[in-house]
Amino acid sequence: MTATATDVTITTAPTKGQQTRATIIDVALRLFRERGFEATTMRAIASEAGVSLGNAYYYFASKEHLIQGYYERVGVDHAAAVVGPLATEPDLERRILIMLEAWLDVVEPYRSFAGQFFKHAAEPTSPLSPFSAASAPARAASIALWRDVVDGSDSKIAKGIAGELPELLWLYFMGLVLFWVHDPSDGNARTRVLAARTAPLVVRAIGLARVPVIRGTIEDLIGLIAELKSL
Amino acid sequence: MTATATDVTITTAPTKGQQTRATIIDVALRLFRERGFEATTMRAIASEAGVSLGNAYYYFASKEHLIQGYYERVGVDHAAAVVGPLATEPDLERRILIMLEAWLDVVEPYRSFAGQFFKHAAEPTSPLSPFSAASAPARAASIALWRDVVDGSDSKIAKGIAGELPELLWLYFMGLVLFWVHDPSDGNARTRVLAARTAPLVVRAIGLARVPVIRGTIEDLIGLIAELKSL
DNA sequence: CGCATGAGTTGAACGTGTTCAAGATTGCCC
DNA sequence: GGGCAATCTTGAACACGTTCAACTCATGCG
Repeated sequence: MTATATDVTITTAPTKGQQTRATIIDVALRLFRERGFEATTMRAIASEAGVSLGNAYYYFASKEHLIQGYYERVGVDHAAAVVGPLATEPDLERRILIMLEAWLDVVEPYRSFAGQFFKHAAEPTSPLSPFSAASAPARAASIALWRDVVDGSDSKIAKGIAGELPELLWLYFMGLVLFWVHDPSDGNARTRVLAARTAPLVVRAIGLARVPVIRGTIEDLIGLIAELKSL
Repeated sequence: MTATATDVTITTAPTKGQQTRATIIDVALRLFRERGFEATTMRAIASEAGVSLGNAYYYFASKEHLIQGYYERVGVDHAAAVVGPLATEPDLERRILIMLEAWLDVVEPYRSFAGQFFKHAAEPTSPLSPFSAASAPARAASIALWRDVVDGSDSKIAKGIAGELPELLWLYFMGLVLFWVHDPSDGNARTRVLAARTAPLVVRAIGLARVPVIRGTIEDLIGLIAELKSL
């Protein structure tokens, strides 16, 4: 099998190892969705992937590390789902809602097992924590998305908070994720209500940042966050 | 096979079983502190407590359930540490700080392993979650403490939020706990800074609840929380 | 071709949390 | 005291995540 002129291979041809790795992660994500995270054993993954148990550990240091594949997939899908709608929407509140609802849509198929592995992400020392060094690239990508939400809107942002706003919105987003994980309602109804109702409040709070009294409080908050980071 | 794990009989003399249960939990909490949660095996706990492995499972359905003993102890110690100082302090901001700092003091010896078992508390389906039904008594006790903080202060609270304020303060407290778990600084320095700096902001926000514009936003938030609860 | 190097692969073995059928002990009523 | 049921206790066994020494295979070099 030689490469023809029409082949478009951006990267080098996948080695045997890379194929094995891809097979393992595909099987793992499928089984996680079908049976849940805890109920899926490493032996089952290896068996369905047609490799030995030890071989799975050659590619993934632990069962948790298989979740990184899920992160990457969700991050890519979320960015892709959001780029079109954001391009034509100038209203800040609706831009925020686009971000949140697109994420909920992307994440829906995995909802049943997300709660099961969330415990691993919640552990401070885990590389799966959204605040960990290992998550820095994914976190930066998400914050960049939020920066785009702010920059592409027609709202006037008070100078004092413009720099930190994307990161604050990402924190707000993390809060929504935290709520989502605990939300047992059908189709994430409660989380969607929370998003729909808090988005205008967030926009109103951003506007209030120009009122002197409140502006002082908000700048205190931002200063506090900066101080905590440096400690 | 009757589950006696949640029995709390203070009045009657301790039976043999209750003594065994107390021994197991004492040993467990000591080993958790000395070695950490993950590094402490059920076999080690049983061995040090002088019982068989199966016997430990007769009293505690799982390793996680041993953490309930930690919850109870922290809750009792916190309430005890706070009753004296609160009795003579009318200022709301200082009353809040008394609550937060007393908790950090109580919790300090267990800090090294708190991060290790936090993952279990973060799991939505876990009885160790602060929002779970199993945690309802401890949660109610903590909220009652916060109600006392409000009622015993000389601040005037806007009628619209007076009823919900203790619960909102408890949520604020949970946020601080979340931060604390991720705080690697010596002596929880960062968390203490967060407490000292946010307490006045909280008090100021409570005061702002009387200003019409803001009052509307805050009442929207409270209404949202009520709506989410009913969904 | 011979062979050395490293990537890929294997399955047995370890320690863990948890379960369970069986045995031992206790408390109580006659 | 004698029986009996509830309570308490035991240790072997199970399935799991993880480790590891040994093995196979592909690739490049002389």
